[in-house]
Amino acid sequence: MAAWPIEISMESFNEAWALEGETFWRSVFEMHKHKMEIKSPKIAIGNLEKIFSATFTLANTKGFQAMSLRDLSRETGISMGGLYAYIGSKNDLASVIEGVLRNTIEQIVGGLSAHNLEPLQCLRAIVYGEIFAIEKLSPWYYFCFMELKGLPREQQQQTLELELRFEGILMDAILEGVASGQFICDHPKLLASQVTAQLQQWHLKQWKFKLRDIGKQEYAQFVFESLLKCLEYSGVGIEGSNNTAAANSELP
Amino acid sequence: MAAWPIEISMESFNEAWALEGETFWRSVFEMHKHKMEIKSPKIAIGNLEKIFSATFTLANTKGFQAMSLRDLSRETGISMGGLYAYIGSKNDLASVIEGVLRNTIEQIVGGLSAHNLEPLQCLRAIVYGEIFAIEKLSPWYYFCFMELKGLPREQQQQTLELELRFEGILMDAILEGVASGQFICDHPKLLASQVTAQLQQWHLKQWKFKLRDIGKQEYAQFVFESLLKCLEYSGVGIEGSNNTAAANSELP
DNA sequence: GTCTATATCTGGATAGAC
DNA sequence: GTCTATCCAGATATAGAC
Repeated sequence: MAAWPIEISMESFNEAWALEGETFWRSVFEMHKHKMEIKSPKIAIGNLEKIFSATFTLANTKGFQAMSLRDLSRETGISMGGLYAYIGSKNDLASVIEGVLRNTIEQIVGGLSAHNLEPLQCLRAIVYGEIFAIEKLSPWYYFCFMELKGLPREQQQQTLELELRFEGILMDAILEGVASGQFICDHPKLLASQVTAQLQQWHLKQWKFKLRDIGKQEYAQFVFESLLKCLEYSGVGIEGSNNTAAANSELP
Repeated sequence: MAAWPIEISMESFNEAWALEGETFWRSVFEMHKHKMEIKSPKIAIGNLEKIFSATFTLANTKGFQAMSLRDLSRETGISMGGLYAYIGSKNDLASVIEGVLRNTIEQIVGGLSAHNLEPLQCLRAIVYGEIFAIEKLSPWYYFCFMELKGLPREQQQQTLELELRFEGILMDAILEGVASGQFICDHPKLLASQVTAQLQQWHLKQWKFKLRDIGKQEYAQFVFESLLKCLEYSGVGIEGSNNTAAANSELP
């Protein structure tokens, strides 16, 4: 995984961060190989993907606690005993999943601050970037949201802190825009949490968006434009020429 | 439970719907007394409250599946055997909770349509009313949101349908306002789902709002004003004299 | 590395005394 | 109506063969 691309669009994001395929699963393997008995990457990576994917299928439909390791064994085609070569325990499996996701998010979010983008571009990058990341890692996000209660206190805490940090970045961009006169906003904290809520919907309410045939592109655009309306952004500001349409122009 | 008050404010809402105290728990008892062995209301109501409340405490911190009936027995002070005089089975308990909540919401939501309010007043009623209801029934909402996966398919379906119906009401009010020229809105469906998301946050993210010391009044107002901004509502429309400030004036 | 077989335990549910 | 004692299915986890 590298860093945020300079030109931010879903395509360039796709190239910059490997959130699927061989590359991604290899990095997952690297992240917690110290916890498993299997040392050969060649064998481990394939089985890891099987185990994680099956866990998502099962846990995201019936719940992690309700899912038994027998279910998981059946779904993956790996025997009960075999599973324990990859995971320390059932609870450990959930912990690892949370760890990998948080680690990944932290890299992405951390990379954002480095860029020192203009407020408007920064907000756009966050919204589109997060929708993109959630889209790719949807089962991971959903799993962690729903199973957070079952994880160790420390991980619960860290998840909350990450969410606060994320909103902090949003808030800073908003405040900077307010300071420079581009935006008007009475409740930056609440507006930031509104955006977080909308982004989280993208994995929490997949059923709804599928039912209504709403794509990620359309949704991200809505969230961003809705945010601009709440910021009473009219397209005039320090950059003068920018307006909503222009801000989206380079996206498909 | 009666109906929506004519003058809609949190206080009048409070009087119109009994969502707490003796009256509320009596109605809960009425709703599923046919499923329990205990016939005397006098004894049953108190124990029901104990059982439900304890379930929320336990399930909302460790998860319903992770909570054992032995935990519940300890927390309520009722023996294992005793519990089974009140609930048919562990799963039944979750089902009953969902049933009671949905029933209650349906009464409240159903009462809304009856009023034939002006779009602006209708939206305001929905936002403030829902925040109020969620505030009072917070553990119920949270429980049903998090444990939905574990419930019978039929109940899952009905929950989704209720959410769609709720958003339908929001959408209709928005569209009516657009038709009459008060509002401008390109994506009524998405805007309605934005409002739903914000309302659900009120129980999903209690930790955040407590941490930031944000009260329900302040939050409801933010959601409503944010909605108006997205509707590009300027206070001029069929009623002429209305503006945002006026629309909120009668609330504390 | 992977499997089968098994030890051990937890938790839902019930029977029957009081 | 409520409790104690008990049954038993099903779950996690491990030992040891291949």
